[in-house]
Amino acid sequence: MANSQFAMAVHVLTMLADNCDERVKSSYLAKSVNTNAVVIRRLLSDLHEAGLVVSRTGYSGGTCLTKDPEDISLMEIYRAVSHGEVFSLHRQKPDKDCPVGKNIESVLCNLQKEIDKAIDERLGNYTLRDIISMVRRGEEIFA
Amino acid sequence: MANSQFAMAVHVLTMLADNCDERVKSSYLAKSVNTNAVVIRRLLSDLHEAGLVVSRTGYSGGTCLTKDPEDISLMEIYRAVSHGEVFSLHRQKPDKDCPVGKNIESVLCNLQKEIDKAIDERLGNYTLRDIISMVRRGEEIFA
DNA sequence: GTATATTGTAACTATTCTTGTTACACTTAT
DNA sequence: ATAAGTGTAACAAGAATAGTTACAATATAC
Repeated sequence: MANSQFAMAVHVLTMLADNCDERVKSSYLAKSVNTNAVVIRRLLSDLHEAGLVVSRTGYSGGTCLTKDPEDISLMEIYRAVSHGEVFSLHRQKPDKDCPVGKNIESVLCNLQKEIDKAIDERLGNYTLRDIISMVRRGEEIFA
Repeated sequence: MANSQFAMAVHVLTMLADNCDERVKSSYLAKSVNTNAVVIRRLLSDLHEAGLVVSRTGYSGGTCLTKDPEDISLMEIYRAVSHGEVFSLHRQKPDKDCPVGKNIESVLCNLQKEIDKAIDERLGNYTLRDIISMVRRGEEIFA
């Protein structure tokens, strides 16, 4: 199943940025993302580990950002929620008796790192503030 | 489950490049990749659609490359086997009554395209010939 | 201090994607 | 005719993601 955590994370963080002055409830976020509140809380748990949000339990609890939207890059968000890489290495180990099989994994592993770096660089060009601008611009266009 | 088709494709194409003068059998490739021959034939089917290989059925059948390894870029290989993108969009459509939910998808979609472009560019820097060199270099080092 | 609203998290189910396997029609050389 | 291949369909197995239910812990309101 395709992993949509990054998409949900950007969505959620944009919502939080739009409500910087209050604590936002998971049920409210869940409604906008169109999923279950527990799914949102799990996501917020990862974002909290990455230091991007802070939550409070209890009556009038909820979540807010820990820093300004212009100080949160998409790379941070991506790293906070992405476990896997762009492509996976072999599921079964290749045959070590084959000259290619013996070395292909380390070559692919280096390639993986190189691509991850390219993604990081590209995502590092944007902040949450940029996303907010784009979302707002979209609103004007389609309103 | 993580998608390892790109890894297998690079592996298989490297093997074919290493045996340019003969038709290689799927069972031989399967042994090196450590999987079932049908899995390999399915993969070869995608690579054939992309114009990278050609196969022959029957007695002494098998597969070979359609062009020189230096003319096959990793980007072509990636495109031949990767259906999905780096990250997925929302599984369920966001709430259109929410200003963020209404526009976030198109913003993320553009971002997706931008990242895909970054990956293409980076993979475009390498050809199958480079992979062969790296695999051979690895052999010398670890032999 | 009791009731209420909220998070945090565990446990289980459902869904979807990838891989592995079996089976068999079709093709080509000997 | 036989043997050795590919191509592909159909199904089973395995693994990852998301959805759901349940409930303990916590914080406010009254």
